[in-house]
Amino acid sequence: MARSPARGPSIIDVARLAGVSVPTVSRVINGSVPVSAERRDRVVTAIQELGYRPNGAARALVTGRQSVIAVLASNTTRYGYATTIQGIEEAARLAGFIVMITVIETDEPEAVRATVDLALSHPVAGVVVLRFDPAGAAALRALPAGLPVVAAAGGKGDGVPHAVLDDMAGAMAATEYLLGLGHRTVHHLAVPASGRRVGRTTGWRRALTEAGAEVPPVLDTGWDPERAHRTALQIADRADITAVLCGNDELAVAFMRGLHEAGRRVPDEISVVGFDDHPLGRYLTPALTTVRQDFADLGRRSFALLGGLLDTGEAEKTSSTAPSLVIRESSGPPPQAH
Amino acid sequence: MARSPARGPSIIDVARLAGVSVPTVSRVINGSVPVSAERRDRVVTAIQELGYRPNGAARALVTGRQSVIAVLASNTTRYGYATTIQGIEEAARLAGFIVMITVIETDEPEAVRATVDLALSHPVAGVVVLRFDPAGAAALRALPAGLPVVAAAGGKGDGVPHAVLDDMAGAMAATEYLLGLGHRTVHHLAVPASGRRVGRTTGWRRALTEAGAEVPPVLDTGWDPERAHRTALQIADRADITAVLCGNDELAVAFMRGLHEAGRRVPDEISVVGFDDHPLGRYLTPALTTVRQDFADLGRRSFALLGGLLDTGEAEKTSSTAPSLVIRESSGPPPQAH
DNA sequence: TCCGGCCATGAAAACGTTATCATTTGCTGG
DNA sequence: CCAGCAAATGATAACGTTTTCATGGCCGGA
Repeated sequence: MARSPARGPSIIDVARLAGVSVPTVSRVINGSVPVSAERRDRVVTAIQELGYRPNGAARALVTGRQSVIAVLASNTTRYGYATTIQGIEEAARLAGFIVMITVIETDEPEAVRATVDLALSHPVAGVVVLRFDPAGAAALRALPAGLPVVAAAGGKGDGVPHAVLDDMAGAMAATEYLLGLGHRTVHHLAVPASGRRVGRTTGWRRALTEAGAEVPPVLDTGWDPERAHRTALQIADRADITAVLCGNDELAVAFMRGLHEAGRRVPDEISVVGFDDHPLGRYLTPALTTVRQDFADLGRRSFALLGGLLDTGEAEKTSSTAPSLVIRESSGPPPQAH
Repeated sequence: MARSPARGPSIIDVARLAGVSVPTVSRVINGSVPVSAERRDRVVTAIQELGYRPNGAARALVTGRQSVIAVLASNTTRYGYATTIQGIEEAARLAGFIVMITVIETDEPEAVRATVDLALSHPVAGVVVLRFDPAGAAALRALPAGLPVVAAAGGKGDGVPHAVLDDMAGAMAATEYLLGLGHRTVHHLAVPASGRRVGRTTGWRRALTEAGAEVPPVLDTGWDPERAHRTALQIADRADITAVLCGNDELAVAFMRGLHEAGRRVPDEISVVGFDDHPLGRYLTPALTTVRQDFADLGRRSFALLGGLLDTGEAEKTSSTAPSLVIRESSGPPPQAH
């Protein structure tokens, strides 16, 4: 983990070439204090001639200011994750910060700690952790106290400021919508729990309970679309399953494919609703009914929370936007609706 | 872009608390030189008690070693991009490096330069540029000389080591496959050019030429699936179009949807082939025939190139893996095949 | 018993920058 | 014409590490 010490030109070289003192070069670079036009020109010329670039380490050392923030996530390719990260990066860049990404591959405490240590071996102003899953929760626990930390999609139990996505409300809306269509109950294909509860699963359960509908066991839990596909094949012959709420759109797509292979038609025989509003969902056939979540906004809000923490030492505890149901073609009334 | 100067404990505090000299603390931390067990214990205790964490800036300053690499990309959410980045991150992390992500939102030179400058205002060991598109090419041009740089998916013209994906070969294979099925020619929905040529488009054209088939004009060029969708609606009534090679899978999905809305059946009336092997492609109906590309491997190879550059000062100029055609359901013989 | 050499340790220098403070210069106002 | 002040500049001191380099103690061999 090293770079050979082929150091580039330093501010001293620039000062010498321009025939000025070192602090003057610094002042030209930072524009903090006025410098006579003549000297400034000489300095600028020298900088360009030497291809000089200030050493960020030295600068950070003396100012004590950090301008990189670490993002901890268990995955960077899944739609929700990638979009949240893009939102964080965008907000951070606009504020003059740089984003460092570290993937937490597992929730095994020792491995998590090692990875977190690697990430924190670099000077960071603060940390944003994507708390969508157990690995995110583990990362949160492994972070040392005293570091500014916020969670994207966290909960009150984490003890850090968190920006949330009210996926419980989204799941309730989707479930209520399906019940309203005439389905006796709604089944659920879950996404792994990030703590003791998953908002989506909780919302689904609550909507069923409030409507007095039966709460069937969760069909399966996992991130892998292939499992959703297999699950669909397994439950295809169960006529009592007429509506399924999937933990995310990727799972919904694979689930629908399994149903298709088993000869079950969507939405005529069974309704499928996804979660997240994956950009491809609207182009599927049937187009996917889903719960839209604004992950990019979640990312931006997470960073805003961290920014507040850095500036004022405190941050509003939470901030939230409501997901919205997007009704497309994969959902409809149950087959034997009278 | 600041962090309030609430500095934490320094190595001096640790040394004082442990009753040893500063270098001894350093030696305990780095394990470079043996330290007596008794002192080591005292130091370790003091570190834990104070919650001491070495200042990376000071460390980087004195050693001159950098362990962060910058990744420049125009997007972090598109499948190919996100997966490549994940590959880079994985390889970097295993080698003890951290990756910093900066999004280059445009290919407008001035904006690119400003963003690159922001990224390089932090000490980096090297840079990996995702050169999938014009913005990537612009970033490559904006980078100062003398910095270790490699391109993922670059070309010889960039003047830097590059790991490639032989998408030209992939496009040729796909085109030849469609011609072999009996299609008189193959149409093409392109992805934006990253330089003067796009491998995919070039391969498509070459395969047609070599087979003596007519080379029709490119249907459209862009990243936006919605445009692909509209294009499909526009060309739906053209019976001469029986096979379309799309620049990526996202475009292929939207294109197929447009065909579906226009009443054209895939693959019976028209064949559609994508590019990249998006994980959802196999679950679509019809399942998408596509050209598989290993982006994660591309990312890992890119980092390996950079690692070589950092270690030895030189890197092999290129490295490549061949894409493979994955035949699924969205392609077949043309309708009026005799 | 004495001496050469090794081992653990500490003192001090160095890394490249910004911040603080003192100095010089030039100008204004009485 | 001089006191006084502001503006521009430079000298010097941090910042928190690691890396020499020097020192002192201890051990083994003669």
